[in-house]
Amino acid sequence: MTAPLVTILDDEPEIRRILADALEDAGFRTMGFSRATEFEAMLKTTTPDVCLVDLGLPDKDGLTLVHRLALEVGAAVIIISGRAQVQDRITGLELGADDYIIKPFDPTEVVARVRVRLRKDRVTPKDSGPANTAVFNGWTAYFDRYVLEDESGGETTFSHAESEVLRLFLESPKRLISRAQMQEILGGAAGESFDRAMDVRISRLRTKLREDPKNPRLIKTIYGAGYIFLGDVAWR
Amino acid sequence: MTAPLVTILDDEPEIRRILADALEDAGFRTMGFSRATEFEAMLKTTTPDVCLVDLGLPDKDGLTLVHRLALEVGAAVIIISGRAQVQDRITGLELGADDYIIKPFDPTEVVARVRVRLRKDRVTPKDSGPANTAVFNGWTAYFDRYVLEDESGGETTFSHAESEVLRLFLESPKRLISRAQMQEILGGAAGESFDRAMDVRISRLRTKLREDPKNPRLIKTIYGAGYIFLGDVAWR
DNA sequence: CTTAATCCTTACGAATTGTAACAAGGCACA
DNA sequence: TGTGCCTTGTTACAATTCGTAAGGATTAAG
Repeated sequence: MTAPLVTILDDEPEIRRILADALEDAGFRTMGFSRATEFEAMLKTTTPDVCLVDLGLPDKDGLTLVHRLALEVGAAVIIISGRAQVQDRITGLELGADDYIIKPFDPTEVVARVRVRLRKDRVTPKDSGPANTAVFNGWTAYFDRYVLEDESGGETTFSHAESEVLRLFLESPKRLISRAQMQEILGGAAGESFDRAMDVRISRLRTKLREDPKNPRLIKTIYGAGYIFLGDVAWR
Repeated sequence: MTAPLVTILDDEPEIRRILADALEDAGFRTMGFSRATEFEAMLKTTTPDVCLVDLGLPDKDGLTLVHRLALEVGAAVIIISGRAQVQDRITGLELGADDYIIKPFDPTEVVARVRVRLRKDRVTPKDSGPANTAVFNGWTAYFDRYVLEDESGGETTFSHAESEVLRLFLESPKRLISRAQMQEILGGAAGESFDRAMDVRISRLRTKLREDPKNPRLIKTIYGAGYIFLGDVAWR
């Protein structure tokens, strides 16, 4: 994999040099530009990973450029500016910048902030294996241990059959799941009085989640349609 | 969908207050903590979206906590610290923080930077679909939960059939809805004594809305034409 | 005022779903 | 191998949802 590309857009050559040196020492590829037009020409053929943008450009309004970058190009944008007013920073950030660094800056810090932007983009894909723990509404489900923990730390175990249903729910919360979908995913052809097993699984799961039968809050039945799992789920 | 949750971990109550005020004005939910241990207890049951962390804590090393947060919990971390040395900032960022703000800070800028973190993270999830909650004349209808709440917070559930009718009304209030339209949208060919089902649905809905049969205020019958739903609706 | 059309409401029943109880199978352990 | 515990499906019956039918109430027309 090639090194990430960082572009530097600033009209002062001295600043470009300082930044380029620091970034290249850190292992990045860099490209420098003194004018917005040159920079935009490059965008047609290349996609940078992080863009450092100075706002005080001679030929174009920097903020419009930032807006375009954030919206159309997928790149992370870091503004480096001499304008230190709070209001400048806020509008910069609101227009799509991911960070705002004030001149004079320390090159090492810029490098660190560039790294952060690259890191965040890479975190999203689930690199660290499949998530096995889900947290929702005070409960924690550890699928690798078949353990369900309530908010005060009390533990119960759940069976494999129960885990299948629970996982299905936790993987698509707040969406209707039809009976057919369940049968399909959880195995077993739909039909006969065979699908009553589904009901029983859900019933048992509800008891473990201490649902009020009259007023279930997490697993809701939609008569004639299926089930909905409400609850704010976060996988870990 | 609920507002994003921002946690504030700082031992100075004054700072917690300032941040909480600014963030809540901006529409976020907040939770404040003065000690790392309390904070970690919360993590077992809840998953915040953004965590503001002060490094100078009495009971625990802040940096280790930041590391844990970034790695294990998926939350974005913003360090707010009085230590302004470049080296401090760099290690903070390298350990997993997404931003580093130096005290004294401007609350508005903090809010802006929190927003940036949410923007970047929230691109992926496919959570909040179409608007699912409607407020009207003291009532709140949560369509994702099939719950109807009165002005004093009392809850009733409504069935799927009822939700179809209610949604139809709420989507075009103060306009005449003919029976034919209803049949069409709610399924079922018009004809026979089949359309009496419609009446019953509406009747049951009226009871749930505590309409006075002699003097209905929300669902009005236009003899020979259809129904009109009066009421000021706001969707969320 | 009378009459017919339209609408509301209650009661009942079919379809769907919930859950307790029982039974079959699996696994650990003596 | 036998015993006991746990898991899981099945069955039976209770509860819920929702359409239909029936009778009463309301409305519009003459």
